[in-house]
Amino acid sequence: MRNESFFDDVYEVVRQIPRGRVTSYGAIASYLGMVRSSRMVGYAMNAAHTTHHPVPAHRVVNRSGLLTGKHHFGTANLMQQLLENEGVKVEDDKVIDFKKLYWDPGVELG
DNA sequence: GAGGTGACTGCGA
DNA sequence: CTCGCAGCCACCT
Repeated sequence: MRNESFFDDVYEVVRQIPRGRVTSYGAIASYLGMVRSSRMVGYAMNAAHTTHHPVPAHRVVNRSGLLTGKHHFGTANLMQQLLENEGVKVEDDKVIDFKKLYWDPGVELG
C-alpha cells in the first residue's frame, strides 16, 4: 500500500542498504523499474528530507560514487562524515572502492 | 490545465 | 581524461 507515492518505494529500498555499503540512483531506479527516471530517485531523496521515514540518503550516490547530494544534508561535510562513520572511505567527495562497496538491490534483494 | 524544476544517466566530441 | 547535450518523468507553483 503506497498511499504516499512511489517515493515510499524508494525509501524502502534505500533503507535496505546495509551499513558500510552504497548504491546509485540508477540502481534503485532500475530495481523499481524506473531506470529512465533516475532523476526521480534523486528527487525522492529531496522529499525524504521532508518525510518522517528515516532514509539513509548518504548511502545513495550517483553512478560514479560522487556525493552529488551532499549539499542537501545541511552541511557539505555531513554526508562524508556519515559514510566514514560506517567505514566507507570518501575522498574529494567521492566514495573510494565504490565498486566493492556497491550494493545492487536487484542482486542483493533478488 | 500548463510550465518549470531536478540529489541522474548515457553518449558524442 | 574532461566537457556538453538530450532524454526522462513525478512533483510543485
